[in-house]
Order: sequence, then C-alpha cells, then structure tokens
Amino acid sequence: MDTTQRTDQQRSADRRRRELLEAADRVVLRDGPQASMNAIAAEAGITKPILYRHFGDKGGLYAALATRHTDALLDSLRAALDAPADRRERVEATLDTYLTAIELRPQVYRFLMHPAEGGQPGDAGFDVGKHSAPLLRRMGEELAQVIEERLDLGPGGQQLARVWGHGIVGMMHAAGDWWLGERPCSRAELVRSLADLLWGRLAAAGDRVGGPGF
Amino acid sequence: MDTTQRTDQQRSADRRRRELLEAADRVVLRDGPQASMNAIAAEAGITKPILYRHFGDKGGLYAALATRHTDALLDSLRAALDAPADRRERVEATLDTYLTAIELRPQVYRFLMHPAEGGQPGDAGFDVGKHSAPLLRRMGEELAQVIEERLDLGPGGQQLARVWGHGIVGMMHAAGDWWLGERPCSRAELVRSLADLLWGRLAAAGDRVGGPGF
DNA sequence: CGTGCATGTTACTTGCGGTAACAGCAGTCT
DNA sequence: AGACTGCTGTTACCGCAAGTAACATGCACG
Repeated sequence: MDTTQRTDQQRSADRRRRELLEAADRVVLRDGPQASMNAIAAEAGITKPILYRHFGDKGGLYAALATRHTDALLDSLRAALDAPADRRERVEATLDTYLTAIELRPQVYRFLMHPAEGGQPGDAGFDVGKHSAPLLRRMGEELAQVIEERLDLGPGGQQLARVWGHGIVGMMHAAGDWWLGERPCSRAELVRSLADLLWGRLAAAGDRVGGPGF
Repeated sequence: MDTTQRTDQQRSADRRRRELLEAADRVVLRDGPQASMNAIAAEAGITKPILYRHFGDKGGLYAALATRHTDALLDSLRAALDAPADRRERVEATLDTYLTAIELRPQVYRFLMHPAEGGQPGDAGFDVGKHSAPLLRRMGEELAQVIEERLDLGPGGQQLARVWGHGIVGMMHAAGDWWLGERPCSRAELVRSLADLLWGRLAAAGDRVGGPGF
C-alpha cells in the first residue's frame, strides 16, 4: 500500500533526522556554536549535502537543535512553577530550576544564548543565530500568561502581566549570565536575592546616611 | 622636532580612524552587523587592508564602534540617574532614557544587542560579536555600584547590590527588546509597569479568585 | 526488467576574513 | 642630493566555510 510505504519512509527519515541532531548536538557542545557543517557531518559519519537535505541550511539545523533544548527547559520551568507551594516558594523554585539548568549544562546555555567565543584562531567568525531571542521571548510570554491567569492585577492587568513576564525573564537571564561567569555567590543566595528584589526590597530599602539615596 | 612630528602623525592617524569609524557606522546602520569589511572599506573610499591596519580585525572594528555607542548611552543613563528628584522618579527617568535611546535609534540598538537578521539571502551568516554582553555587563556593574553606594541594604548589601544591578538591567533590556518589537503600549506605560514591578507590586498582588495564585 | 525515489558521494562555486608583497609619498638624517 | 624611515594605499592571493550541482548506488514496486 502506498500509505504504509510513505509511513515507513517517513519514520526512517525521522529517525535519521534525530540521529543527525544528536550528532550535531555533540559537536556543538564540544566545539561551540561556530562548529562547521563539515564537522557536524563528519561526526554523524556522513557528508554535508545530507545535512542540507534534512535541515535546509545551517539556520535550520540550529533552530531544530535550539528547539529541542528550549522545549526541555520550558517543560522543567513549567513544572517548577506548578508545584504545590506558596507563591514565593514557587518563584524561588522556578529561578532555581533555571539557574540549575544553566549551571549544569553551560555549553547548552552558551549555545542558546551566546556568540561563539570558542575559537582558538583569530576568531572573528561570530555566530549565534536568533536563538537567544526566541528562548527569552517564549519564556517571557509563558510567564506573562501564568501571571495574568493567576494574579489579580486589576484593570490593565493583562498588559502589566506581559511587561512583567518579559521583565522578570530578562532579570533572571541577565543575573544568571553574570553569575555563571563570575560565581560571586551560591545559587541559593542568588535565588534569594532575586526573589527579594521581586518582593519589593528595593523600594523598601532605606537611604544611605548622608546621600540622597539612589 | 621629533615629538611634534609624532604628535602630528598621531593626530592625523586618529582623525583617519574617526573617519573610518564613521563610515563603518553608516554601513553597519544601513546593512546590519553582517556588513562585510569590503563594504565598509568601500564606503570609506579605501580598501580592506587599511581597515585591518587600523583595527586589527573585524572584532576590533566592531569593538571600537560598540564602545562609542556604549559610552554615549552610559553617559546619558548616568545623567538620568543623577538628576535631582526622588528615588522612584529617578528610576523611571533612567528607564525612560534607556527606552528612548533604543526607540530613537533601533539600528544602533540592534547592532549592540542583536544578531544579524538583516540578510536578504539565505543568511545563515550570523554575527553579533560579544557586544551585547559587554554593554549589559557594564550597565549592570555601574548600576550595582550606584545601588551599593546610595542604599543601605544591611549586611551582605554589596553582593545584593550586584545581583540587583545585573537583574534590573536584564529586566530593562528584555522588556525593552520585547516592547520595541511589538509596541504593545506607550513608553510611559512601560516605564510605569517596570517601576511598579520593582516597587513590589508583584508581591502585593492578590491571588485570582478560584486559583492557588501564581 | 525498468521506473521511481531516497540516500549517499565528489567536486565545485561564491563570498568573506585576513595577509603578503609591492608602490608612492612625505619628511629626516648625513 | 641621496639613502632611510614610516605612513598610506594598492592588487592579488590564501584558507575556510556555506551552500549547490551532478553523478552514483541500493531498494521497493509495477
């Protein structure tokens, strides 16, 4: 039958695609995002044109790669945000989940968020792709939805929720990025400091003696 | 005299460098960060090797370019943060200054923060450089210093200030990026919403009826 | 068997970052 | 004056990576 035929072929193609993605993953995690298509093909035991047949171009491959990791991360964040606990605890758990993820797999994080950096040679070849934007945007939108669904913010609440969603995600991202590079404190302290910020400790802080205060 | 000689030469070299930077600026703002060195050289009326003599490599040129814009932006932010007004007003003024800057010159913003995106062709050639990180980091560090100098945060205040500095900058950045793309509200509303977030309205918000609340 | 069709290959083009080698043109030292 | 230095500028090239064309092979179906 024609349909079963098609199905078989598609299944095999999908399997192959997954294998190729895993090979690409290994190379990218080893060599950074500036990994060449040749290198990826070699790791997969094949040659370039096959990659192009499967993914169109390098952007397509990287997008597929990024989507996998992004989806996984978003799943764990959703889980943390849905745990049975009070609001602050869940906020802290979510921050902690994100930070743990980037701490455990900094290479994935760098791939999703950062330019190449990994080149011994004169470098200059940058990279990145539009990976960081999509991930940050998706996280921002999802958080906005959660906020809007569960919090009573009064009139204009929907818009407020979206601003906050993106703002909070950006806060988490930038703080995490800095923390990952400098490791100035433990993860728990970082989580606590960010939650304190969200909880209004900035507004509540007193001015320093002798100055106008911020 | 030898010294005056040297001075003359250096002055002329500096002037040339500035001219080249301005040409590069025009091209980058027109073509996006994936502008080729050839195009930049052509815009400046010269050829590639001269650019390389002045800036070393593409990274050097882009770094010089980024530094100019970064310094200008930081200056205006410092001014807003130092204006004579109360704390919340100054926070709002600073947010507004940043958002106005990226609103008025989105191309500069994209150059500093974003991958190429501007390519008609298959693209795939990304770009960016390590520009976004430096700018965000510098803003974060400067804000941290301001917070630590002017606010009384008790024990552990220095570390808290650094976390907050980077976190707030990240919040501003991500929210601004999203806002610039979607324009869901006026700049003033965005500023107000972010300031509200910083002022603890998230913690103060009531749970929505029927749900566990966030 | 030939006809599709997917998989795989080699060999090529194009374009960019970066460099070597050479050419002209000041002013300087002896 | 004439060799020397140091700058600006050029053409012509290398290396490398993205992406493509054209050809080869294995396998199911009629």
